[in-house]
Amino acid sequence: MGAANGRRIPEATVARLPEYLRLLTESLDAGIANVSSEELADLAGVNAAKVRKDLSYLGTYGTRGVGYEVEYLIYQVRRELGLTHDWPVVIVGAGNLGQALAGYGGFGQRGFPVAGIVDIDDAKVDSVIGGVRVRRLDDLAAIVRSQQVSIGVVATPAGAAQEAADRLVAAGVTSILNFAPVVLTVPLGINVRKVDLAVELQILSYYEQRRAAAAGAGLAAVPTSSHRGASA
Amino acid sequence: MGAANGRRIPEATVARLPEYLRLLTESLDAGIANVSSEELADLAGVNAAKVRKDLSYLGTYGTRGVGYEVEYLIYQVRRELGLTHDWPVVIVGAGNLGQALAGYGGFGQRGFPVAGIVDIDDAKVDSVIGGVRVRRLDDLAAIVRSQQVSIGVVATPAGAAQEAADRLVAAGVTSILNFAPVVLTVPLGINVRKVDLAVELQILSYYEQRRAAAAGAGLAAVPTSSHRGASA
DNA sequence: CCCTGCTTGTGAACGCGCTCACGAGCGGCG
DNA sequence: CGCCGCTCGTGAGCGCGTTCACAAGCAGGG
Repeated sequence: MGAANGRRIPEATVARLPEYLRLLTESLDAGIANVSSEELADLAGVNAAKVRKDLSYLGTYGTRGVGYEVEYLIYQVRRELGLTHDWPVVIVGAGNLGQALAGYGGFGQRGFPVAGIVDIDDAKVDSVIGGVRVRRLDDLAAIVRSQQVSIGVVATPAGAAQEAADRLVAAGVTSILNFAPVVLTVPLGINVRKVDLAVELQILSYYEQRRAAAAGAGLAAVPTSSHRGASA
Repeated sequence: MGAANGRRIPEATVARLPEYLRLLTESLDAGIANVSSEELADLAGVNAAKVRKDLSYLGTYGTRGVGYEVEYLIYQVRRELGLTHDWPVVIVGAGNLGQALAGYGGFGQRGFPVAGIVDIDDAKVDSVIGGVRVRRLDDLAAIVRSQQVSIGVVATPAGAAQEAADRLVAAGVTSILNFAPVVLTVPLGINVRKVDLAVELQILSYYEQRRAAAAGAGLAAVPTSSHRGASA
């Protein structure tokens, strides 16, 4: 057998699995029953060997000479990612971003229903966003307990983010997705991921700046890495 | 002299520079004139040697025995990231996310004013979000040209993302920030960054799942990596 | 039943980024 | 003016992730 189940999977691979899962689901919907690592690699815009190595961490689910059975592979990826059941999430902060997240149906469809959204501002409480009623910040613990929430989303302004995280942790949440531009301090064992939209723009800005500088110096622009994705 | 200016900077470093910049700006606002690499590292939740190596790519701006002058370092980081001038961005898609991005003031404050937002749905056209009027998709090229936009944001549903990207490229945009769960195909030389909110949740789900599995097997939970950030 | 063609799974090599450790050099004090 | 302490800048070593290349092995046809 190859890499047995239960092994630790490299973080880089974990980050790619959701993408594979999405592509596999699309393929299944399109009536495709089998995919080769090369086909999947083309769809994802990566190397075929990387796809095979990534999938080999899950177990030996391919058939030599044929490829992978889409439906079975979907099941295995979902199982490995822990997506065999839903993970309700609670959102702290009903501002622009919090509202957009709550209203964005994609979360629920992908297995992350919004169990609740809370805000410190009483003026926002009781308004309904995407079918979910905004509740008081003090209700956070009750929501987490009653719906067994383990993932919290921080969508507050920067100044309120640390307290939001503290409250989430106190309520029993063990994973946090942080959208505030702040480095959160959390106890060991709590998993935090940060998404900073402005940072992404600043990274793009760097390469734009670089391109402009190169052009100004009369040099050929360095071709930036660009995905070679599916053309469908 | 150390690493000269104009050198290529590793991508991992580029991704951290915006975070340093944010922390430095906060420090300056707090009246701090000098920081050591260790102080900055603590704030950012990383290793001090990493901070020094990262900053050394910009040039030799520290003073041995003293540290870095905050104001001067801010200037240098901003210059390297191309943030000495604003980068207007255009948003395609005025749905939940597009509205939130347009309404979120943080973009403008950080040097990325919203030059325009367009949508294919005429019902949304002419509504005003965050001080910006929604315009027709066909106006995209005019917006890009008149305001010299080089960065586009794709905030459409998955099905419309590729066409949105094609139109952005055709209009002259050279960098794209993609929020749609799709791998975009773009010509060489166009820089694409992708942010998929559901993917972030799925990554958290993996570690939650793993924790649950370990606990179920009677094993001690593996402590997940957690930032040791500033407590302010 | 054997042979051919195709695709997986994986050892090996490579390259990048992170960490360590220390020499270089500045500022301040006596 | 010389010494001391502190912090930067960076070469060296290490570990992880990516890529390459190929043996293993399945399916299908003759």
